[in-house]
Amino acid sequence: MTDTAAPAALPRRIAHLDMDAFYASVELLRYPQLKGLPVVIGGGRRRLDEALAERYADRPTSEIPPEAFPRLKDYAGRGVATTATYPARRFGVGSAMGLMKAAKLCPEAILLPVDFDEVKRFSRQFKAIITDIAPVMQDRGIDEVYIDFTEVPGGQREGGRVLARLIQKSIFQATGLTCSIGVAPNKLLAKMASEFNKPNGIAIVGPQDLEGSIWPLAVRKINGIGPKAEEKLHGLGLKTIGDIAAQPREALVERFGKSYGAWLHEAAWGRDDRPVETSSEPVSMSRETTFERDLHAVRDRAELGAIFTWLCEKLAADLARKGYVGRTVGVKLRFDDFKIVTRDQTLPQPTADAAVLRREAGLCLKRVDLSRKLRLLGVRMGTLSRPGEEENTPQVSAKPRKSATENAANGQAPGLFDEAG
DNA sequence: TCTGGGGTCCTTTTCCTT
DNA sequence: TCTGAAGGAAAAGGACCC
Repeated sequence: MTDTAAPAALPRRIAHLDMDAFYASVELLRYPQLKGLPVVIGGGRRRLDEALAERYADRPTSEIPPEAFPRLKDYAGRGVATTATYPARRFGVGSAMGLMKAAKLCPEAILLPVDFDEVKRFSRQFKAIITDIAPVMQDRGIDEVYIDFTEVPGGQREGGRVLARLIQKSIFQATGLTCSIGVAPNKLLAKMASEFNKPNGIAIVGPQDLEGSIWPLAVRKINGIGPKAEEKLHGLGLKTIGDIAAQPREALVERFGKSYGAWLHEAAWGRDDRPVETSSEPVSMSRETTFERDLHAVRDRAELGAIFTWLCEKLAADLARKGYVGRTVGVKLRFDDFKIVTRDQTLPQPTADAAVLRREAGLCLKRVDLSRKLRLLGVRMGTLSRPGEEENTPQVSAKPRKSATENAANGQAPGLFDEAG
């Protein structure tokens, strides 16, 4: 994709907006009395402890005394922290940290469950405010968007700062939430820029800032360099983005492959011409769950069967609610050693039916060696289309490559995982 | 101290057909 | 009938992101 032929030679102004500590901030709107205290968000989706809600049903949530809230030290389970407030971060608690570990670091921290519906409500609200002002917006998850400022009235003033300020102010007035915005010639740089002045900050980055502001940053700051690539880069002595930029493209291609190597080179030089995509169709939908304890396919058969059916029903309901059918059914398993295995199978006809899903996913499952205990089970549907509108992949003779029964060479009893009966 | 859930995209492997 | 190459699609795995 290249630039749409813009009539004028307006410089491209792309913004990246990131809500500040989104999940925690949403919770603090409801429980302002917790401001300044260490709070960790995570550990399941249920609403706040029923006991607590019941005990204080007679007063507004903002008047529940902080002492009454559940503490991290009392939590037993396998969750991770979605996010932590700054007071909690001072104890070393961070997002994606196991709650058991977090409890060791800060046992007295308040633990709040994620109220996902509430967070989604705020997500829709702030995005609606943005598109009212600047219609070319790309969803980047629950708390992030890209916005194309280029053609928006005022979008060029002060390099985009004026418009960024307007958006920040509008969101804050409507929701009480703050965000950080980076404006740059492309998405790659805008994303990095939005981190420069967190929280509630604005940063404008231009081509002239590459050497001074971007190259000194750690390689990991590039969106697309994760832990694996970072490790490999470090192994080559490349610590900063500037270190990568100093490498000849061919050297990177040789080490990282044609595609990723070339991309690394472009990214380090701040080059990125991806457009801001205002719409997208989902590719797959899935449901998965981690068990409270590891389960064995034979010894915990009934329990697993019930969970499996539940996942299929949830997924079928998700598909129906969003108006999709799919042709590729898949399962995902995580064993107690954390190894992940997936199996999938493409059907001749798309479906969103829970029973069909359950049956086909069951066949996928039979192709897996289930001697180890399981930690997680998931069900997925891919190759999505709208019912009635066939997806446009060529309809080759949709013959299964190998029937599941042929493949069920693990000596599994048929009906393994089936619910009792 | 063990490590969630929901996605996307890419690469490699496997299978099938010609 | 067997063998091998080539190419495409599906399956599997993995990295990455929020």
